[in-house]
Amino acid sequence: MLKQFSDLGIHESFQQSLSDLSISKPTDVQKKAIPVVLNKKDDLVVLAKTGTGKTAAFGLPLLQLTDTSETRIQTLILAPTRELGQQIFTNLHALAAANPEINIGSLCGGTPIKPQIERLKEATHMVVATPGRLVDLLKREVINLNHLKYFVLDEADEMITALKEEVDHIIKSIPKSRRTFLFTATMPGTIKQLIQNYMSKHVVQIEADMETTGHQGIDHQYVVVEPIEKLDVLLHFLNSKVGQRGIIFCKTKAAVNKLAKNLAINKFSSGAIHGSLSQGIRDRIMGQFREGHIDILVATDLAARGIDVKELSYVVNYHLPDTYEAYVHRSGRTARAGAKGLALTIIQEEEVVDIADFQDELGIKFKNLPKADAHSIEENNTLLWARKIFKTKPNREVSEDLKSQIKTIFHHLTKEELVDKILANYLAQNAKVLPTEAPSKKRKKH
DNA sequence: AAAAAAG
Repeated sequence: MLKQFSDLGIHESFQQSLSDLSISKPTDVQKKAIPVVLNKKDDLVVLAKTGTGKTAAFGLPLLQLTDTSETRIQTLILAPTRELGQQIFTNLHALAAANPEINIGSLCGGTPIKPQIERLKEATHMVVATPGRLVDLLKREVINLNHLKYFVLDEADEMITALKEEVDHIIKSIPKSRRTFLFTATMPGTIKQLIQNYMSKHVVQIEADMETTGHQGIDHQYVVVEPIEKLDVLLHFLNSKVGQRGIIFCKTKAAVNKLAKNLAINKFSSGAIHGSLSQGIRDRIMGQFREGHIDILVATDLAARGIDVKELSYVVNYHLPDTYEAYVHRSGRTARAGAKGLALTIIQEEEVVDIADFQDELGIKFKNLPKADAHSIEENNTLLWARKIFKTKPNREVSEDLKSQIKTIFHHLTKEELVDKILANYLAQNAKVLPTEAPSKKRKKH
C-alpha cells in the first residue's frame, strides 16, 4: 500500500492545496522527513537529491504545527539567495492556501526594508529570509525571534560555509530550545563535523533517494572544443534546442553579460541574471523565465541552487563549476520531479581531467559528445544569420524614396531568387581565407 | 578567483 500524505500525519485541510499544486503522492524525502518534523521533539538533517520536493518536506509539517493563537514568529526559514527565498515563500503560501489564518512573511533583501518593518508589527507566524536582510533587521531591533520554535536552513552546506557569519549572528538571536532542520542535496565531508554546532536536540539523520549513485534523470555529457570555437559550439547546441528551455551557467558576471548580449544579437529568447543586477531586473527576468516568456536563462551560480523552474530540458556549463557540489546543484536544475534532462559541459582539452574527477567523485558517467564538425557549424551560423534577418524589425529611418529605389532593383525577382542572391552574398562575405602555411605549434614548452 | 548576502 503506497503511502499518502494523510498516512504521514498531514491533515485533510491540505488536500486542496496539494491537488492545486498537482502534488499527489509524497516523495521519498517527504515520507521520511514529515513524520520526524511532526514528532515535536527531534532535530533533523536531511540529505536528498535535487528536485525531490524538499520545500514541501519541511513546509507542510511546519505549516501544520503552526499555532495561530501565538502572534510572535515561531518558524524561520533561511535560504542563500533572494530568488530561492522568494520561491520558498511562494510555495509556502500556496501550500497554506486552505489555512489563510497562517501569516507568512518574506524578509529577503533587495527590496525596501521599511514595508518589511511595518509588516513585522502585525502577527507573523512564519518568515522566509535571506541572511543579510535578517541580520540588518536584527541590528535595527525591529524583529523579535525570542519565541522561535522551528529553524530551517535550506541549502544548509552553503549556509554554514559561504554565509556562516550571518547565520552565526542569527543563531545567537534565537532560543536554544528551538528545533533545527537542515536540508541539503550535497554534504561535503568537511561540513559533516560542523553540523553538530548548529543542532540543539537529538538529531535524526535522513538520506532520501540516495541508495543509487548519481541523479537518475540527468544525462551528463561533455564536449571538447578549442577556446575560439566555444561560442559557435554553444550556438549550434542551442539551435538544436529551439523551443526547449534551459539554463546556461557562466563563471563570472562579466561572462554572463557578454554571452547574454551575444544570444540577444542572435535573436535567441534569452535573459541574464547575476548578483550585480538590480533586484527589480532579477525579479523581472526570473518571472519571465518561470512563465515561459524566455527560453534561455544565462546565469552565474546565483541560479545554481534550489531554483525550481518547470520543464527545463537542459543545463549548460559554459564554464566548469568550481566545486563538485556546484556541478550537482547546477545540473540539478533540470530533470526535476522525475523528469529527464541533459547537462552539457563545454570544456577545452586541458579540462578533460576535471571531467574525470567529477566522474570519480560524484559517481556519475559522462558521455563524450562529439564536437559538431566545421561544416555543420558553418551551416548553423548561416541559419542564425537568416533567423536574425527574419526577426529584425524594419528601420524607420530609411526614406520612402530609398526604399522604392531598392524595390525597383529587386522588382523582377521571385522570392526564391531573392533568397538565393542574399545567401550567396552572405557566403561570399564570410568565405574563409585559406591558410597559406601550416598552423604553428600549439604551445611553447618551458 | 568568483559567487552570494546589506545599502
